[in-house]
Amino acid sequence: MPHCHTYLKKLRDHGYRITPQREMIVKIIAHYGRHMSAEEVMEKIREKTSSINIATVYRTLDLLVENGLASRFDLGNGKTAYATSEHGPHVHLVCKHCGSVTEITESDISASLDRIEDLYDFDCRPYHFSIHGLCRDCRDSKTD
Amino acid sequence: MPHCHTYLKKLRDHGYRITPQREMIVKIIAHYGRHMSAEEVMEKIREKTSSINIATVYRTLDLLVENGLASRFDLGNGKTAYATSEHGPHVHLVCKHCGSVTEITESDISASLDRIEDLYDFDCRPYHFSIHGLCRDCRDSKTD
DNA sequence: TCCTTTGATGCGAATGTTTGCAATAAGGAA
DNA sequence: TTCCTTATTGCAAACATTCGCATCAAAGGA
Repeated sequence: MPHCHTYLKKLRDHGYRITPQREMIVKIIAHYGRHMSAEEVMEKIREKTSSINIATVYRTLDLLVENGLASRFDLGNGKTAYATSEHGPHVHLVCKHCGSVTEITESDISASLDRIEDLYDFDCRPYHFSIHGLCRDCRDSKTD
Repeated sequence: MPHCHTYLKKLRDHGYRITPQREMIVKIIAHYGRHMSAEEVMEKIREKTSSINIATVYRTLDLLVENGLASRFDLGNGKTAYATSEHGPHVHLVCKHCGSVTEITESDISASLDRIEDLYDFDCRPYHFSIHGLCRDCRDSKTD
């Protein structure tokens, strides 16, 4: 399902240059399937070549996010994950206790987002954000 | 409206010790009215005394958040803000372009949160999260 | 009051991420 | 193809935040 060339074409169409580094980064996250940290992306690339720098990885991932081609979300504890946005915008439920991540489906939140867009004139699509809380298991095992 | 003593009492009731540092931090953010960064909290305290360390500020703010007495939210660009949760949980709309922050009211999102709690058995209250997007002004002035 | 326990602090180092800047190279023009 | 412009890269430093650990002090008991 990955569409590396579609992503690269979109970048080119937006006037960005296609560099070997950008190609590698796009290929890695498009094929990986799950969300990845910038560090993980760099390690995957380092398995093949050393001509990649962590700053470039961060800059490219940010570029993809800004152009709607990937989503970024906060895993808590100062860590950030990225994934291509093949399946459209989404919301992650991040458990504060065990760190588990559950993705919710669009329809569960879209009514509220429609409302926000109407009331506040704020454009929040494509959206990708995290709600931090407690999953069932951690809530049940808590004793305070 | 600040309730420093209420906050401090709650911490004590939870078994935490009340130190001069914690008292100062609670007093500052309770009186400040708006959200603040950890660095800002420390500067305010440093105006009076030097016996405060940034790690302590972070730890105390985290403690308040974990106990539902304050909320933390991501301003984008790797910065985090804190505020006492006098007015209950809330959601911030953060403009990716100009950085403006708008707080939305509970009712605009609560139906969706109810739904999430039912469907995913995930406890997301008291909630405090940010939705990043574009405010009207920045959307209008964008030319891409 | 003084003592004891153990949670909190300060420090410095580590981590994750961003930024400034000089060097490099992508893509268009000639 | 070669050249030129300027976006992109790599590097190192800066920044925001977290962590480990030795020291300190809050709170309760004697």
